[in-house]
Amino acid sequence: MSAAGVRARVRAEMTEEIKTIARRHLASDGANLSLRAVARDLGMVSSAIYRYFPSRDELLTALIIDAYNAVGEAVEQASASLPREQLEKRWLAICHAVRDWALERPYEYGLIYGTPVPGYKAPQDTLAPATRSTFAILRLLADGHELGLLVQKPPKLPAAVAQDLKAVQQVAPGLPESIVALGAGAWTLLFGAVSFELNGQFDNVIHERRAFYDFQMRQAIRPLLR
Amino acid sequence: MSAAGVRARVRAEMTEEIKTIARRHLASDGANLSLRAVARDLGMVSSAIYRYFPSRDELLTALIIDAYNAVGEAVEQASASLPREQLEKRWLAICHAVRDWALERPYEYGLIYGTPVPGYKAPQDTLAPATRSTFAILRLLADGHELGLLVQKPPKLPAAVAQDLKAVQQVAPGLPESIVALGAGAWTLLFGAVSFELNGQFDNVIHERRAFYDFQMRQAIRPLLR
DNA sequence: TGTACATCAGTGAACGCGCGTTCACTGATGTAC
DNA sequence: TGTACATCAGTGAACGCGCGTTCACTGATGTAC
Repeated sequence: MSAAGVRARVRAEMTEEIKTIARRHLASDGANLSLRAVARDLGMVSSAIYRYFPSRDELLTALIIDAYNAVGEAVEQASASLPREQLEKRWLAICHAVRDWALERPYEYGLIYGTPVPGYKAPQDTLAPATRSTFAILRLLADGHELGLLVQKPPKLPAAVAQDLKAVQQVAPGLPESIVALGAGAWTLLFGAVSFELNGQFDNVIHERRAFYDFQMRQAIRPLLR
Repeated sequence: MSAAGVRARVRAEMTEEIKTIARRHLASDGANLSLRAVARDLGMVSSAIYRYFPSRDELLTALIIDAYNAVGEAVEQASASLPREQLEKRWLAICHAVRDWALERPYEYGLIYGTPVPGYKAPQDTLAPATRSTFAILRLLADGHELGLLVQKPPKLPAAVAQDLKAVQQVAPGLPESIVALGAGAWTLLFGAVSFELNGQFDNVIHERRAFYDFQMRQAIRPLLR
């Protein structure tokens, strides 16, 4: 490897290390991520971070993108780990992939699915990674539709709702709007349940959280299946 | 009114005013509420706030309690505004009460249903107000059960889930655990959908948000009704 | 009704802290000839 | 292969800022006699 190549690799490693430490700090400070604290943990002076990220917001953006990609990949793998026609199992695998990922890194989850960071405006680069997990669910539905596994008489949609959901067909061609609408409900329930659990809404009430979640997710997909 | 009474009233008004300004600040700063900024807006010196709240955390606690009570009251009123036996309408009234309230004060909603404030530990006093809206929904289900309006064959629950939900019967005596479980799903979907909307998850996709929400909430209650 | 005293809201200065970002710099590493 | 120069990671000091909280104080308002 050329000398320049080494330099580039060291630089990439350092960038990763900064992000790793920053992720660790999210846990205690929430989104009030402090550059100086990160630098301290790295044994560097705070201004050194600026060799790698032009500002605190850019570091946050990098963490957000990584988080979306990580959860997106977990979902994609879960969905692909089972035979295409086993819709319910694939759905449950996706659900648990999200939950497991979120429980391991609750603050990274909060960064992307929690209350928006005050004053932080997500730049364009976050948009594509943000859609990965959602697209994986849409693909699941598209598979189900193609294989004739979905509900035959989905509820009629109000015109306004149908109109909005038509745009989704660009992503999943041929998928009826009413299926997309039901899917959106399941999708909302998935993330709503994970957020509730992380935010402590189940404290002192639900103890068997995995079983509870599993049950809710089974119910969530039911209206979609034949 | 006695002189002391006047002093007490003035004090109460001042306390309210501090909270009002603080609420306004939540909108721009999120949970990083700054006492000094609040004092500035009040035209006071920052230390004066300490006449009314012993610390920043206590002020936050007061705001949280108020928020829980406000949304709880909105839900209770919505539920009581319709004949007892009109379950679906009452449910939808509750759903829209929460959403309307949240849209008007997104940051107060975030304070109670969003990512927990880092470093802030909710004291005991918040627990009771936090349950109000949930109890209102449980009461709705209890009404439905009593009037025989609910689904006759609810799904069987895994034992672990049933065990946890038994505790809920102390609040709603006689309500089967399986109904509570389904209700929890509807409840999760309700807040999940509101949170998604507020957090910008529907941006650029769903435009007719009220109609979309209304549709989702109709679907959410369906598995519970006869 | 008048006076002495107690209560209490609000002031202003200070403490000690942490923050993001800039900037001139040092010194090691890589590049061109 | 050796030398002059360019690149670039990291330093250390500084700027200007905001924060929560404490404390001794002033002065107005209320209470007791």
